[in-house]
Amino acid sequence: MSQSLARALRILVGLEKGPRSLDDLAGELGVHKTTVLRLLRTLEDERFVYRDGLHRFHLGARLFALADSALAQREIRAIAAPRLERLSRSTGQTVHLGVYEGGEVFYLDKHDSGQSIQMYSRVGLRVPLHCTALAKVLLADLPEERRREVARAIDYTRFTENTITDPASLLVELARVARQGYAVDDAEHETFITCVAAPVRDASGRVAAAVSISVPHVLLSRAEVLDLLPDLLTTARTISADCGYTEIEGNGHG
Amino acid sequence: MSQSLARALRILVGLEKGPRSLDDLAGELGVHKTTVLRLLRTLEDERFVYRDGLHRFHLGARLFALADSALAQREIRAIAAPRLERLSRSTGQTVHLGVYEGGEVFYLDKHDSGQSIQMYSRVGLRVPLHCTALAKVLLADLPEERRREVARAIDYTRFTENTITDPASLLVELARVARQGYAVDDAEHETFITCVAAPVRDASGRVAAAVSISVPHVLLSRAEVLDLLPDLLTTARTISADCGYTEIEGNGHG
DNA sequence: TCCGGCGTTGCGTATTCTGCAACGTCCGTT
DNA sequence: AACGGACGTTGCAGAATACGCAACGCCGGA
Repeated sequence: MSQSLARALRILVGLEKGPRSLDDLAGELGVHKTTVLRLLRTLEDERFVYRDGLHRFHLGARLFALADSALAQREIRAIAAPRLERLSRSTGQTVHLGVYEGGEVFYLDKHDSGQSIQMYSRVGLRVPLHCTALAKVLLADLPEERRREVARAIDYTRFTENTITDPASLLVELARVARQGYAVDDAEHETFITCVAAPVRDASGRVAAAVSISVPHVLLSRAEVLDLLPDLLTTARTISADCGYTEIEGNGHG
Repeated sequence: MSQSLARALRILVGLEKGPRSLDDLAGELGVHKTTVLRLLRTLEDERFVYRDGLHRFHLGARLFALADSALAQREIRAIAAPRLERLSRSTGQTVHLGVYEGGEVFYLDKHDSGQSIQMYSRVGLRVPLHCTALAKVLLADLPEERRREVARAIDYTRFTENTITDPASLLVELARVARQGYAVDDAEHETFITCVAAPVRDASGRVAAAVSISVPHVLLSRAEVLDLLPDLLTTARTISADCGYTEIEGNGHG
């Protein structure tokens, strides 16, 4: 809606991949150098970007401060962090914290396994809604109407043989997830990874976040990953309790 | 230079302190609601902000991704991280990594002490140039001319009795820091905190970053903090070596 | 010394942004 | 149940603002 702002934001997003020259950026955006320069200078004034020794633009220091504030404002991250760390250590696997927001699910935190194999994932990264355990758990708690809306709007890209590729199947799966209280991603996104996820509920009883464990097949079989479920569920329940959730009252959302 | 962009950036900076309503933001910026709304919508499209349940605007998920990239692009942070963690553990104190950039010094990393006392500092936060050990180390390595420029431009706010409040004194202090290879902040910023800092050099021999230890008086006396210097200097030298710095060639910058 | 690449500047045009005023909606109140 | 207020939202017309052009200047390589 605001052209110049939209362009500036695209500049920032572009710089995510690495530093750029003025001409590079102008080329990528398809706008005149002059325009890009003016935007960059404004961004520079507020330290959203900086230019190095000579004429390469980088993401600037203000982003650190903003992201830090943003994370600090997500209380649930702080509440969950020690529990997630512990879960990651005890299982030796990668643990994610995810939240749903405005039709999207993204990682709010990540705790690496000690393993040499690293997950390709980053805090802030969006995750597909139709083929991840994290998203299933989060979508499963939406009010029915919204759940349908979201399911209808998804881009059902097929990533693997197991990927769910239509709204009807997804809704069935979500119902099951809601019923059983956890979700599985059985190589639905990456052929070589299994995930399990469980909901974190807040005082209102709604699902406020989800915790997942992601395991490459080379480390554990599907069955072995399912063996991690008790640990996962315990962790998720503990965090829920920390958030003020009480099991007794917390039902009736099915 | 670009009005709408500048306003949008100020919105983001404003949201740093916490979520706001549309009217709040319009009031703070002194602009019409309509204008703010249009900017917010553009920001929302790119997920730089999001609105919660009803009508409060928060910093959005994209910032996480950007900050994460920005940090990842600062190689020195990754290189230094394990050493800093170790230093923090072995001393039991708070350790910071700082860099100089475009006339400013800010924290690139922070490793908390296990202590119950927490430092008020955050990654991305700017630090005063005239009364911190970190800044002294970084400024001390600037080319003489630029050092003078920077010293002239500083706002010499007096924070404590010990604060240096004029360019001449600062330049003398910087010369000493350059000579001795470390800097001390003897309650110059906060009356109850002592800091020591040491330079990290890269392959070019220039100071690329600085490492500091900050200690509240209730934990250690000034003399005891100085006892931490060997540890600090060793850590800084190790990181320098990791950055490709070799002591033999690395001189002639005094 | 010349050439090419790249960042930078001044300027006229018109596109884009702005603020006003009015509307709709959601809440809490009477 | 009707009213009032707070707040977000929309359409619009004027004008400030952002845009792209063209030319300049700087630096590095040939």
